[in-house]
Amino acid sequence: MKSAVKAQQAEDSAETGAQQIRDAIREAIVERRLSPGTKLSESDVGNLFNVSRTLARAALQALSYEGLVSVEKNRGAFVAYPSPDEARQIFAARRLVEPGILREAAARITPADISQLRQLLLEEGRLMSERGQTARRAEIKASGDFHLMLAEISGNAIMQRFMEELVARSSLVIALYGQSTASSCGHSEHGDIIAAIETDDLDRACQLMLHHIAHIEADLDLRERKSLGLKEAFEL
Amino acid sequence: MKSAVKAQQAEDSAETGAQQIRDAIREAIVERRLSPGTKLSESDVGNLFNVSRTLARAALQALSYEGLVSVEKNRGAFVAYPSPDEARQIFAARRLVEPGILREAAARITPADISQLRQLLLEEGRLMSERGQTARRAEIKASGDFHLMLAEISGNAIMQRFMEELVARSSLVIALYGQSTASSCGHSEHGDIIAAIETDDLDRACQLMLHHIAHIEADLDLRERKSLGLKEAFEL
DNA sequence: GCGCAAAAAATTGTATACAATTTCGCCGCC
DNA sequence: GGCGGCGAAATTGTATACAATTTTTTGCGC
Repeated sequence: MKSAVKAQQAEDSAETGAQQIRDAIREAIVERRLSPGTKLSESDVGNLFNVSRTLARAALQALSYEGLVSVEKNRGAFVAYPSPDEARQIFAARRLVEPGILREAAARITPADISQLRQLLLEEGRLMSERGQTARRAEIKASGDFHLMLAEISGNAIMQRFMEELVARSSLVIALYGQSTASSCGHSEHGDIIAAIETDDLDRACQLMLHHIAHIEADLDLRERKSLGLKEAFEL
Repeated sequence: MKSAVKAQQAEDSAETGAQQIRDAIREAIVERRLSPGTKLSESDVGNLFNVSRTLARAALQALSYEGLVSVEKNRGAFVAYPSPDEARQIFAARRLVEPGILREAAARITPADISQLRQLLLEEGRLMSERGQTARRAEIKASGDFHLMLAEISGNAIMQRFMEELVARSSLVIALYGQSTASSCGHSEHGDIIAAIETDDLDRACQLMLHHIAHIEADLDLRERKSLGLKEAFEL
């Protein structure tokens, strides 16, 4: 597979301790092992990974640039807790960029790429039929990976990195506001998108992608929670 | 003006030393006071701002996340030196997102926003008629600001921040590969885009924006430099 | 003068120490 | 029982120290 960041991956073999800690925390967030709002103290992180606060701090700062962690001056770092408005913006951003990424990917896609996407779909389907929290988490990851793989195929490292951020932040939003217990990514919708790409019907593929994103968003309950709580309190 | 990051700006009044240093360095890069490839040692940066290496390091790390600085393990930090391929990707990313941002901005734009955009155009025009390096730099900044203001009007903080990164990185690319001495942003093109937005002809506005971005990119000389150098050497 | 090896200097990576700020726990009062 | 004040503990912000790595300088031989 062609990859715009293949060169960077060679570089990443020289990655620092802070980057490894960042990656581990990101994974824990995306896989819902760390909940939105969780306090991440530098000491705790440092102790957990057997490093000093220096590396913990660097890792948390890096995650704050990605929007996964919120660092508040003098108060510490927390797993980000996106507001409903922020959630809307994340999905608006996805609607804005994903069709374009899809078009770029479709222009460059190879049969091997298609195979890999299909393989990912199989894996997704397999995880859906499994029970347990671990399978749920892996399923969430696999479904996000579909979008990330398209971004990778597009060959634009900048868009790929942006997409990585959007997907990670989406998973936070879904963890917070999702109403269904599934991954919220319609498994069959991924298949339909691939099929449309294969038949070179890009308008249809983009339409399906937008529908897919809307579907994910529709599953979220983004009503203002505080207002709702008060309203319900007085109606009882 | 409505701004998606107005709340964050209140927060930024509590910004740390590292963030102020990051901002100062970013400005120096964007305004071409720091050239692509310049080494930025932690000690030098710390001495320059009268802080220890800790804050310098944090600032440089932040800038590396934005793509303006390249941090190489054990070797130090350098003002980024985008390759021709990277340059192409930056402009491809702009072509992908800017029409969408423009449409979102157009949907929300107020007469006050239009006034402000026009004011920016006036300023751009004024700077164009001035001589000197300082005016050149300010002109470059003002022309990038047009794009940033549209992103701000769009009301999506995530897209706004991404656009900030793209504009900053574009200015590095233009500094490196630009052939004309002007800002490369066609001043009259900004005006045409505003006019199209005002008449609600968004298809035309988007077309103009794409043309505008293409115009900027066309002014770049992205041929591989080394090959060209050797070729010329043997032809002499 | 050039190339190589070794030493010295500079710089980066990380831990630790100290200063500043926030949070927590306890106590007294209403 | 709740609130406020105060002191202690915890945590964050930043400088400094030490270890590791890279770069530069020096000395020597050809």
